[in-house]
Amino acid sequence: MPRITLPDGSGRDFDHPVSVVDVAASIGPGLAKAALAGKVDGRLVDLAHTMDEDCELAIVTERDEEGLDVIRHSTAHLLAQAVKELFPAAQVTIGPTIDNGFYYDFSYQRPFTPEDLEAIEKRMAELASQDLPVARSVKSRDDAVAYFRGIGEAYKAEIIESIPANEDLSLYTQGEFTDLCRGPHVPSTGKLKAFKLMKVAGAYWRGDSSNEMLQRIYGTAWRDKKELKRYLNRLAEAEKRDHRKIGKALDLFHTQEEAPGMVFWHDKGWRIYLVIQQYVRDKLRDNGYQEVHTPQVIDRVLWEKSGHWDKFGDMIFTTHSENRDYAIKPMNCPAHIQIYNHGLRSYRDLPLRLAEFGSCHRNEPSGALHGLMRVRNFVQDDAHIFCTEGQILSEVSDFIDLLFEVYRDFGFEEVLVKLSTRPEQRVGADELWDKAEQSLEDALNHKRLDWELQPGEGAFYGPKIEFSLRDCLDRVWQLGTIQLDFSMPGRLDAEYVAEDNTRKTPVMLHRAILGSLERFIGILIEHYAGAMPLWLSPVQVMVMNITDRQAGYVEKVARFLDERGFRVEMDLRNEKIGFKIREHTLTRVPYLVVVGDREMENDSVALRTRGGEDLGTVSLDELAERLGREVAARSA
RNA sequence: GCCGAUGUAGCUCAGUCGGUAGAGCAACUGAUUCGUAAUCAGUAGGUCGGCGGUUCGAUUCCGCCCAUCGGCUCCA
Repeated sequence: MPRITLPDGSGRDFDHPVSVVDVAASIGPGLAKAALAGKVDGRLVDLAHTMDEDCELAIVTERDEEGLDVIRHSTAHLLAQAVKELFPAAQVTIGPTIDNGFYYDFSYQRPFTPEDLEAIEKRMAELASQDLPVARSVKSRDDAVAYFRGIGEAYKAEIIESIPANEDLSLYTQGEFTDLCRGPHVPSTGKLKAFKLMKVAGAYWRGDSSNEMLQRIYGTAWRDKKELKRYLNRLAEAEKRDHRKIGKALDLFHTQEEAPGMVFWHDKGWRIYLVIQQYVRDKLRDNGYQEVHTPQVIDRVLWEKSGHWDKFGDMIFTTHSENRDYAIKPMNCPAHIQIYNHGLRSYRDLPLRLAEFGSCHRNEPSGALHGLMRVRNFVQDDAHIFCTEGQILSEVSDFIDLLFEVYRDFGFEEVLVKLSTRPEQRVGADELWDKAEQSLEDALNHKRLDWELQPGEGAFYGPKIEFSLRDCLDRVWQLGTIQLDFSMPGRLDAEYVAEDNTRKTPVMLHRAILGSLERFIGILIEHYAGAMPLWLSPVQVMVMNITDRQAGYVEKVARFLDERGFRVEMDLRNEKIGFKIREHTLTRVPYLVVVGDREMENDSVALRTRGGEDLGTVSLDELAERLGREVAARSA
């Protein structure tokens, strides 16, 4: 007879098999009502699950993260049920939970329209209010295949067929609708109280672009209406931070039809760009890198040798002249090897670190382009380190230190680290891959970092560590990377004279901290909602007069700041001071300096921040000192 | 590249069930010289994304193309 141990360590004995909901009821009627699922010995189960042996049980309610996940999963089923009722010809496929919600993929003769979504959502609400019980049943695999074939669900049948024949499968039924699912699910549809369908999109069956395209409906689901509203507000807030919107409003850059995926940087955006570039340039020099610069257009033969032509040929822009084919360079590494090869290298020269703000072009698929985040022309803070195998650990470790230092300077503390290992399509012997992957893993562990493994996600020439940040839209952007490459130096004939006077092939580390500067600036814009920290602001100070009388003094103040290296502008327009303050507040100028007769008389300024804070009257020296301190601290 | 949506003045957007378009802000001109988030008045501004078709007539309907947006695939 089962003894059920609860999370607080207390035990309850039963003289008969009990269900999860029975146990919940034995604890209290409130808990029985709130219960969504159970967790038996760590495994999520339905409320109706019966236990006939001793076990540990936790009652899962909506307060638990798992409870929310169950709600979302069940809402996906509710969506499928509504779709099948309204569009009986639609076939169901899969409907997993995702961050903040769920989606469900359908096969249907035509795309769903926004009007369809409204109707579906309305039907979902009706089904939820009917509080239909959700019942679990079990079938053998073959019976399940036959069942789904019988009701015309070819995709479901195909999914089940890929499951081993000896396994039993669980089915969930609510009303007329039955779906294959591992579960668990909420006991009845009435538990689903706060959801909204967000958008329709195409998605390939089984994620393969050679397969049929399905109709994917995205939805969000929460514990209650209040949470849902909070989420929708967050989305609206995030939309305001969109770097494309802010880039336009603050006159930072633009894009246009004639150059898809390429950026026209305006004065103010380019100032940010240059500040960042100079910052990185100084960092690299301090850390033993040489800065180099290599051609944009290089004979395709070099790319064939490096292996890029084979793998990425269709994404490389080309041009030709006098019967020769050239590639517009899609990356810098083969060019850096040419510099490495120019002269005989000794082991004493290693590690050799070559850095370049190399402008690269890649013909990304049109559908992938996205503002500054995904472009066809970008500049990386790229560098290649040529070293011996023995130097890998220290080089990778030093790089990780540098990377974290840089991210902190830009105001990012949370960094996600991933190790990506050998992909299917690759160059180089497996022994090299073994060694390369081990080296990177050793370095990560040496730095005591939490990291995640991404099998098969490495570059074609070597494994890589990726460093990512999470932005305000909850998207994860990969920025930094360090990639170990035992192959390309050999392919492009790089070598050095070792201590024993033999010729050896160096190891190459590809590395970038910010990745694409374009994308990084896009991330910064969203992270700061356009209000860049002082050290990055294109205009740091705006000096404005109250009336024409102070025009000369404004020029004096501006010159004073300009001579001290601050980016300062003047607003001498014949406008009211409130109007000027409004405009420059909206364009996120960090410091607004107002001068009237009072300030002019005693060589001071009235200081105000873009946040609306009045810092009172300060002298010019105090102002310069304050700005200087803030720039040096790189504070946000 | 694939699926869907969108493309109107510098910007944000309205509009035309087929009869060559309108607002606010910005710009320009004039007045106003003002103390911390919008002073007032006037003027000017558009091959309605591109090309083709239907039509007496197309920004509007149809087709193709381009770009953008949301996803999918991809991302050295």
